[in-house]
Amino acid sequence: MFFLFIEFKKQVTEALNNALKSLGYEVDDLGLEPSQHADIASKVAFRLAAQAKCNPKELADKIVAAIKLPESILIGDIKTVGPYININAGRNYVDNTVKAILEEKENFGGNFCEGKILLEHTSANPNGPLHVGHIRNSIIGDTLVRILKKAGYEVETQYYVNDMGRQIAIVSWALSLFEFDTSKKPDHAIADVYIKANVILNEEPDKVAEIDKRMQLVESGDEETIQSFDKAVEFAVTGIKQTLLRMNVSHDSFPHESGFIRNGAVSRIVEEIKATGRTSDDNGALVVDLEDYGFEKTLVIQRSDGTSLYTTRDLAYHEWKGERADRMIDVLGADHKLISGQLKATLNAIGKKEPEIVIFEFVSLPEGSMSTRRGKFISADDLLDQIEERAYAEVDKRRPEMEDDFKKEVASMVGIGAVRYDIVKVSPEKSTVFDWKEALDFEKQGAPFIQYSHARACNILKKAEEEGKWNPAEEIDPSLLTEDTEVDLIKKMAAFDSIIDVCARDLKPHTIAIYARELADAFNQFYRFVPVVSAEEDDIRASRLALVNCARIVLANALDTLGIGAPESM
RNA sequence: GGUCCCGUGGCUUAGCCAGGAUAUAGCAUCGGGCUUCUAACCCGAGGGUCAGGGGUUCAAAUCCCUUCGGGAUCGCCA
Repeated sequence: MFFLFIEFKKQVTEALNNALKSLGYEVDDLGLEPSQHADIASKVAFRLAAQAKCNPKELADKIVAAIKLPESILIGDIKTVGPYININAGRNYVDNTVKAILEEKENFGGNFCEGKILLEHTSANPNGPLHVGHIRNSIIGDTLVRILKKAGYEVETQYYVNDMGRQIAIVSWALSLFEFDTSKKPDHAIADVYIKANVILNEEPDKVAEIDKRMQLVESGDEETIQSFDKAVEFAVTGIKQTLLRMNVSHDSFPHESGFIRNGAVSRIVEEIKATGRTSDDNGALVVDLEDYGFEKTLVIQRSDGTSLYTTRDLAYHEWKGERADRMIDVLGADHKLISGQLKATLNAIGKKEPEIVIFEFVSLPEGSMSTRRGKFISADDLLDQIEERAYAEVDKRRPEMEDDFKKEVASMVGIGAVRYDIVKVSPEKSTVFDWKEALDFEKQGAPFIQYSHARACNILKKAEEEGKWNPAEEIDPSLLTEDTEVDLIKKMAAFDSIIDVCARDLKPHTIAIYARELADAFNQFYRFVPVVSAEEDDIRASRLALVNCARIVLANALDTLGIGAPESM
């Protein structure tokens, strides 16, 4: 196993630390970071200037003079520019990268972590189809899953199905009032009746008692009510799963909230919380005092009518998850900030493992926030239909001679890739406003750009193979790859491991999106300036073909990590 | 009113947690490039008081305080 950039950085750290030690200095932070001026740069001279009682520039020179490089190392040259110490990777690094990619193929750049992670994402209420806000959760979550798996973790994904909340009670009630349109996709048909029911509840508030009654019945185990809830949930979840699958998102399991009531886990955890002495009675409701965790207000864990709340069931769910994995990660919308903090505090108070929470900010519409209840939303299906239609027209325009199946397949990859990329490339803490024009515009450097680069690499290899110029099994000499664009491309590919590492550590999936674009950019530069198939000398052509193959592998890896299809032709 | 997140060229956006070298890309605009491995591409140009103000520091887009603007949230919804 090779970890190119990570290993390079390790060697730089060692060399610098040894030099500093020999000069009698000690520092805990070398200020190392990738830089536009070098493969890695150190700002350590700034940090030590005061201690060393000399100016940073002189100190940098002194440090570099004291560096002793062992042989067969990845470091090429070390130079100072003013107070900066710039370190470039050497030929070994470049050559080893090419060899490592050819050897490891789709496993390149991963498997340096271990342990089991249980990651929960999407978990939208089954009262309608996923909308363009929900899929931000799905795409961030699924990309994180792919990153963590790539990093080496065993990851189990769950969609937590709310099958007993107030919304579901309303859906089950709605199904008894209105006809269910079986000609529609089931999640959309559920939304139809749910919206109608909400109109009635708004106009006739006394009907709310019927909803309350259903909730009490379902919690007390009334078979008929349970079945009506299950039916409603089943319809919605079936449709939601189809949408997720269409976006290359899948879950390992769909645990239901009701399971934690029925197996007694909710009552057990309520007793555990009571045992901490933090609970009290507040007008008949059971509340928990979390003031010492920084929460001014108490947390309600049981209604005055004795029924449980989302929070209570969620506590039981997390207790169960905690027993099955080393780490838990929840991807949640910004509306869950407060409640997830309270959840963590409560789990901590009863000595249970806490989840790591990834929060993303809301997607709204130009006219305001989305609401399934009010029918104000743009469904993911609608977005995907429209973007695939656009993508089809685009493929048809560019490749009119191809079969319809080809056009459909490419349109699907390009359309879904564009949606996933546009969503994942923005950091989760930015709130966004959905814009049709922008969402359907893939004439920009997004997923299609990266996919196109991959298809280009495939095409070069195909052409060379057809002309009998390429033999993948042939030994090649990476040291012949000396053009600037070749070295840049190789160094960019070498960074893949550290990008996965950083993404997995920070749980920030947008970093890999940006990396993939830069990688495609580096490949396009190489493509533009360096001939491959038409290279004159056999050994150079062979090395370049191997490089194209490397680029194909790493581009496909990066796209796969983003959950985006990698077409061989488009 | 309290708390949290965001505010970077006309638009979208990276960098902010771990402060340092001319602030990153894309879209749009303008100019150039297909008889050459797919031009869903490449090259070049213009465009920025990093929301405003104060502070810390040798050094602030980055840290602290404050104002403004946008979003979220403030118990028996989820």
